[in-house]
Amino acid sequence: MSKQPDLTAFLPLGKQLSVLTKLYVGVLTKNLGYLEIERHYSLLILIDKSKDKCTQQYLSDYLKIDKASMVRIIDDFVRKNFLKRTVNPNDRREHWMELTPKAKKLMPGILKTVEELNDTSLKGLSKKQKEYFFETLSVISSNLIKEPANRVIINYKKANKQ
Amino acid sequence: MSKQPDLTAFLPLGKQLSVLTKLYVGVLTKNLGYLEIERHYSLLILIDKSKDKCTQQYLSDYLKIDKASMVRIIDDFVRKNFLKRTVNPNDRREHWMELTPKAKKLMPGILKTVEELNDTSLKGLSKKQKEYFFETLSVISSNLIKEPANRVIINYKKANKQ
DNA sequence: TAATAATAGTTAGCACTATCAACTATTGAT
DNA sequence: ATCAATAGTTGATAGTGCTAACTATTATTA
Repeated sequence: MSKQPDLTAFLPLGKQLSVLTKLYVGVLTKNLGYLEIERHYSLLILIDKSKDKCTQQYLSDYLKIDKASMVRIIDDFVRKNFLKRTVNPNDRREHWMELTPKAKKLMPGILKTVEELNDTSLKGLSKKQKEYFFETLSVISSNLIKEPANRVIINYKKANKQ
Repeated sequence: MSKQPDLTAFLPLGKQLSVLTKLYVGVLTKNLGYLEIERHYSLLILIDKSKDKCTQQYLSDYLKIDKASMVRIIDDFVRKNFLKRTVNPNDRREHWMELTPKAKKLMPGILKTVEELNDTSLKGLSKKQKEYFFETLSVISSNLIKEPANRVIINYKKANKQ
């Protein structure tokens, strides 16, 4: 098959983004392969970096994960001793999430790996270009949020073999 | 929950990209909701825009979809009368994909919708910023390809309800 | 030429996921 | 006091992409 002309202009932007995501996730899970968990690192990071206590609802909204899935993810993290649930005494419907000492000890490594991989991803770009890039992501997001849409199921998972 | 500081710097870039992808796919499937197919539009576009005949292997490589999945996707498209398989007479292992007249008739609409949504996504950005953006995507891709990685399963699906 | 390897495509089976819908518990509103 | 809203939980399920083993065909090489 001979070389193709650039089809970027014709293909859905979402396709490009999904291929990139796949690439990134592949590298990240490799770099954090020593952990017992192989996904949802952003959940830990969000909890770690939040000023206030995080409820499950808040985490669901922020990370765009539906609340039923969130329950199961957190169950898993609690079972593996990364998270602890506490009932908010002022509103007993809410559960606060907290990192366990075990997770806290691992966070610097996780944050470092993520930061480094973000840097690696953007290597070779000028400061201006990096700024533009994040700005652009945010613009795309606000552009798309205005449009009518279907809900979408999305699922990234480390493959078992190879 | 009070407003959070910007966590962009700490979260994995892949998380941002996946949220954006989800948004985009949601809008695209909505806009193309009149079709019998609700995914893999890029497959049709790639076949349509290719100079040469596309084999399944080529399509798998280009779109980063494994060949077993590709068989099923194409089976579905053939059943719905969007694609036709032909055996390459010079190498009977290869199957060529071709759009059916029905699909050909639909392509202008699909291409237009994709182009418009790409434009909508980037609305408000300067020409320079758009250029930078695609350049950046490509840089990220080549940066990440060099890194050791796990294989990743990815899965986008239009949700049934709402 | 015969044997072996490599390539394209196919199929069965399966593990796994995120979702949906229905549910409990708690709090807010009227 | 009643009804509605919110946070979280659970069981069941549809549907996905993968793995591994397979056929058919072509290329290699001895």
